Amino acid sequence: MATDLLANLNPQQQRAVTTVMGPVLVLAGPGSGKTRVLTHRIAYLISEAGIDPLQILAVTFTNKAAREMRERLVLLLGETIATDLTVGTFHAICARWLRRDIIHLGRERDFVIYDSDDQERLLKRVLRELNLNEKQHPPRAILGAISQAKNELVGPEEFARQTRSYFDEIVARCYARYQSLLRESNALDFDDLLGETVRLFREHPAVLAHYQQRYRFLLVDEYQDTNHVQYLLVRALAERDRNLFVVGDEAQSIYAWRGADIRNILQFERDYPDATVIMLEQNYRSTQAILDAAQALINASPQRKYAKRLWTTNGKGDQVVLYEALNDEDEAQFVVGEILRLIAEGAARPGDCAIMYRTNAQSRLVEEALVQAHLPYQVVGGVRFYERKEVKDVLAYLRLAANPYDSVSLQRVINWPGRGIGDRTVNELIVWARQLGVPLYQALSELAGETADHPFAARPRSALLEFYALIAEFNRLRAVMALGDLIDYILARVEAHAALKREYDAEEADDRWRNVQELRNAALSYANLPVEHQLAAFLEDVALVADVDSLDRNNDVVTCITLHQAKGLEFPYVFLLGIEEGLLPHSRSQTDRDALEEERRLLYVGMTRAQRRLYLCHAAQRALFGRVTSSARSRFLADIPPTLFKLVRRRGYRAVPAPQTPMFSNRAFNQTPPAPRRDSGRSAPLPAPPKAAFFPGQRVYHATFGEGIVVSSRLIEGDEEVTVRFSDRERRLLASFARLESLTDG
DNA sequence: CGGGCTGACATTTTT
DNA sequence: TGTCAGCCCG
Repeated sequence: MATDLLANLNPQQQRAVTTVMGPVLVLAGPGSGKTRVLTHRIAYLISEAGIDPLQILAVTFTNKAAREMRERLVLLLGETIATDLTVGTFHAICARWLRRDIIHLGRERDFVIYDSDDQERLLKRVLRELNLNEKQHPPRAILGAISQAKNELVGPEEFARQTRSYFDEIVARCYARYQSLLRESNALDFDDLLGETVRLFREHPAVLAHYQQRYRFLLVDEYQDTNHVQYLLVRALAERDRNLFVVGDEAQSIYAWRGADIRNILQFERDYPDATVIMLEQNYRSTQAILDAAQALINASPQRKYAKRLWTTNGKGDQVVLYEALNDEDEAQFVVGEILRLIAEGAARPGDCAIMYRTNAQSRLVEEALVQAHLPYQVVGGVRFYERKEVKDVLAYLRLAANPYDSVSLQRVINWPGRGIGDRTVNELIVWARQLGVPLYQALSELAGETADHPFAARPRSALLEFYALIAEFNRLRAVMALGDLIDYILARVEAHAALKREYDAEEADDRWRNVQELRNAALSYANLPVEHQLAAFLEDVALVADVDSLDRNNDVVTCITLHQAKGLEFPYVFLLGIEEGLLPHSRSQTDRDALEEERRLLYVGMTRAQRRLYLCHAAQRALFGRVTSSARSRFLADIPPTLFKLVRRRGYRAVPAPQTPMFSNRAFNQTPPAPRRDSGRSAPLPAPPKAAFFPGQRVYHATFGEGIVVSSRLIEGDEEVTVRFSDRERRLLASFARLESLTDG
């Protein structure tokens, strides 16, 4: 057996597989057989080291990775043993544990899980409640800040204590209300799944001890993409036995913008001084020509701790092609023409080719060219199945059946299909529920009682009561009806099909109804569970392990995909598009050194997807938001020696010079705010002002921004938001926070 | 209350 | 260029 498991593994891989005890850090270059190492190690632990599969926990970053790992393990170990292993994403594993133990945190185990769309809806409600404008306070930015706080395990109270800006102050208020609404809704967002688990472990050592005892061998894939909470989680679990095996590659870290903390991998040796560190440098995927170019790119990065020297026995191979296109259309034409040629020569099939780009918007021209050429293709990404509006609407009814306190779902379908409950009535309901201090569903229940003390006119009231009866009915039926029957019943009861036909033209209504039917079909696989568990199991899978739209590699079609999504994949022929300033690096990343380096790694990830031949393309002109703009080739191309390229260009190509002032400079993001200028001595800061202390035209002083003139002022949530024109620009400030001083007499 | 129109606005994405 | 939110009118 041992020979089987270790056969065809190189010495480093063997060492990674057979180092059973203690912390192990594997730095795995692209194409170095990382997944192989993970699966063979698990097999080795069980069949050679005699470890009980129940004691092994393997964490992956995506469901797809988890599924693939499990499939390979079934092949290696057989179905029976593989079933005993715990393989999953951080989120799925935490959700499972919380279902069991969240009661210790004083919460219910039948919580729902809010996805980002749910989060956004909830936050918009918060903004409205706090009388904040969505335009001025973008929900996604606020959610980003909340998510960041949660990743650092900073709760609403602590956050409020640490605010340093107007924006922070706004976030603090939103965060507090957002969190209490989550709780009221018996809901957890994705970040809470991780954060609450860490909290559970911290506050209940006995619970932690239980999981430490249960899982004595931990494996974590894509360790460079873990965030701080995930780091804490892993550290807590591994604390007792220290059998922690992590695999990652700093050079492929491309999710820092989402909270991934590259320090987790860089500091592994500090956290575990006795760690075995193994580098996997032999590449089994690409030609040496491709590796040389990729290496040159990544070696030019100033931020490298574990510099790897990738090598391969695959041979030199074709030179990397650098195509300089006249414009984006020419670029798409070239790529498609090249694919056609490769196919005609018998060198490739459509499925061997992948077209990769930085932004989804770039896929359009490529798709048009592929259609014209009659080449079959698939675009990875776009709106996923369970995120489609019609699917989420039906799901909202199911979630309400499981948990009527889910206020996001309630608000979502309170007027879908239309039943005469307009925005006005919904807002009244929200305000009233808040006055009562109860969830929306309970407010409806109060309304159904004898209370005369409510703000609703007769017609909206009866519409609300009807809706309440509907949800109460679904809630009763949940426990006695099989899932499929329940869905059918709900669809019929709310006349969903008719609603879709009313709202969309025939073709689109058909499409959407088909999606609803597909959801209905998905319920079939839960039919073998006990009736009372079917709904909960279904909702859990939908929230966490839904992956219906995933890439299908069995189709022989060209794959169009973003660079981010391409991680972990490989194709014989890879075309990278738009290697230009503004696109790669993206314009949003050009002001920040770390973001810029992440863009470099993104390109590195793309390049290392190629097995046989790599094409890098950039265009001199590109349509951007409907406007033709010229673009300069990416600065990253200058880091690859020109001798490694085979240059191809269309006649008439003229290079666009790089921008005169580099868009990135060390100084650009290091500006200090203007020093306060004062002409007279100033009095002690004023305490938080009473209502409307500021008025337009008033001269004020701020400690950081100096003197300014009040443009406008309005009251929000017991505070005053003052817009002040300072010397550089207008700023919105909160009176209680900003400590504005009045310089106007009187 | 609901349907249709106009104007601002633009990464990357998993769970 | 395309989407989404807000506004106006029936």
